[in-house]
Amino acid sequence: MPEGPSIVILKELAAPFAGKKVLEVSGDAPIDLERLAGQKIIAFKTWGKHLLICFKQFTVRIHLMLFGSYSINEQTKPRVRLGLTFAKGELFFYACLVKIIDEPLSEVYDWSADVMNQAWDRRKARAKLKQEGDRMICDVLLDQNIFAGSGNIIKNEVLFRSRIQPESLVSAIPPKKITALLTEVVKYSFEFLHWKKENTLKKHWQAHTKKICPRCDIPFVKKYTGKNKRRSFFCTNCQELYE
DNA sequence: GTGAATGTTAACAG
DNA sequence: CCTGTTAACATTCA
Repeated sequence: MPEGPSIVILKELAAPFAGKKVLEVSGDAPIDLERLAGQKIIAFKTWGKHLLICFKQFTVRIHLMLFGSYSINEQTKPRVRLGLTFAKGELFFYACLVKIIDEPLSEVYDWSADVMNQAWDRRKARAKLKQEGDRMICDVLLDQNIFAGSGNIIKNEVLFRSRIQPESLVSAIPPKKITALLTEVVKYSFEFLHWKKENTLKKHWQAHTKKICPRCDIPFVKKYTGKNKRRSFFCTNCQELYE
């Protein structure tokens, strides 16, 4: 469950533990677990697909990757990567990457690159796109330095909604289309958040995993596109190829 | 049972 | 040294 909006949901579910002290730590994460014991959680934050558990002197970064999961108050998987026990309640993470960040977060993260963050800066994103003109838009939409939080679902939905063929060269896309794309990335990310909470995310997919274009009824193309060769679903009729 | 998938990084080859 | 490919991780679902 790991695109940006899903991590925002995780942050919201974990929020009741903010301000609480970690009484016990468990799990097989390759970090010094004892550092967390007895420490109070200051806040939960997210940057893109990262969940950040903030303590006074350091931060624990959780990345769910493809298969990671979590549970609250009950252990649902046999192998715990990181488990935090509080006076009331527990927080479990499974099959994820865990890392301790000792630097201040402001040195590590550019909040303006996070599509879900209030500090998201579309002008900066546009400037970065200018630097990446020779790349395909399908690759750039997965670049966490430009669109932190965007993943393959968001990529496919945003490209369909802004009617751009995934293999389009960034430099060849007209500025107005770029504007539409930047708007749609944020818009769809928050719709993703809303629909995910409602459990209707899949129902609202217009392109991702789809076989037929809902706009013109012809078959979608399924193709592994770009340098990263992630699957793209697109309509050759509705989505223009710029090159 | 098989293979692919909402992801990323480290190791390796050339 | 730089670039591109492959493996690894580990879970769920079609």
